[in-house]
Amino acid sequence: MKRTDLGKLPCSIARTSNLLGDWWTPLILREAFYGVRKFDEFAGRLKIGRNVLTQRLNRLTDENILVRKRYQDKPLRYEYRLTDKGRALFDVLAAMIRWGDDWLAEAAGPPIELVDINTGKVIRPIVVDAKTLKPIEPRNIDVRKGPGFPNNMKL
Amino acid sequence: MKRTDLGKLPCSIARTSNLLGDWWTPLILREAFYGVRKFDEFAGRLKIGRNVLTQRLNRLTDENILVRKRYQDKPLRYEYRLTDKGRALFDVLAAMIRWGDDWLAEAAGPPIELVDINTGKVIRPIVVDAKTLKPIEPRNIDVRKGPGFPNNMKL
DNA sequence: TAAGTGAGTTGCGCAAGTGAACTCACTTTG
DNA sequence: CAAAGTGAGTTCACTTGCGCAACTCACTTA
Repeated sequence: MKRTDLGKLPCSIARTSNLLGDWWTPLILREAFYGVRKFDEFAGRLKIGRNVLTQRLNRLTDENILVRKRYQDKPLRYEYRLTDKGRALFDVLAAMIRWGDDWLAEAAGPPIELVDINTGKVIRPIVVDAKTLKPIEPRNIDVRKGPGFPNNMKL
Repeated sequence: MKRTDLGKLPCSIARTSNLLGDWWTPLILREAFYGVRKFDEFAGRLKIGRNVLTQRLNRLTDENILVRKRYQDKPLRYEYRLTDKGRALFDVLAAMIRWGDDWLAEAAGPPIELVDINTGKVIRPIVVDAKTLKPIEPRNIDVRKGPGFPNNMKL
């Protein structure tokens, strides 16, 4: 069915949702962060339709989230690697992990833990203000038009 | 069309994506954070199909993200308010805002700014480790099974 | 009685997702 | 050299979601 193009709205939530706002894309990105690179690896681990996977990988490549790289010549074979833009999406996945751990995990605890390779310690993501390093209380927040807001539009 | 139920996977990204992973839900939540409560307010601001809006609001209510509250008796009228569980989703939206600002905003800058009501200062979200308060570098991260991971499943 | 209001519901046409089978271009095996 | 195997898609039938507009319901207002 048709889908409204959210990418054009002057809102970063809409623009990001235009990209991530579907069932599979966050999970494809999760697999990419896990180190998965090849088409059949994605397909096998995700139990996703191959046509859907193809469509999503193409979309992520077009948006420069993943880059399609040849890793073998005979026969020609490609793999999908995260770009810097793609790697930065880890923060969104981390926020999803944190919220899911807090609100959807069963009594046993989180299903998965993030671990720092160097220190061996469990990492718990938290969203804070970059300046004060304090959690952001939505009740204390207002929104206003930023420099990139079109002059002829309403909030 | 049919959709794979991601809510059952032992992964917080999948569980959270099961809820947020569609076109409209993040935007509905955005409006809720903006203070929108009534059905027609959501509908008017979002240009969303009324059937889709109904379905999403019901889903969010079922999941205790929003609570449907009577605010008038004659005639009977309801509004949708964020719960604590719903308010906590602000962190995911904040991470989306930050990523969108960094990677999708045009040269003019972010379309929207978050502002602290009390100090009047612009807030820039960032995702850090709760203990070290340092940004999380995905290259330094590994994943392992957490306490809530089922014994009979693979990562 | 007619019009207005908020909150949905219905119906239609189109398009996306699921699951399985298929195709392509190659390599490997006997 | 034919058959089988492999990675990476493509195709297809079926099911169901979405955009859009019109409609319904329960009430109030003039």
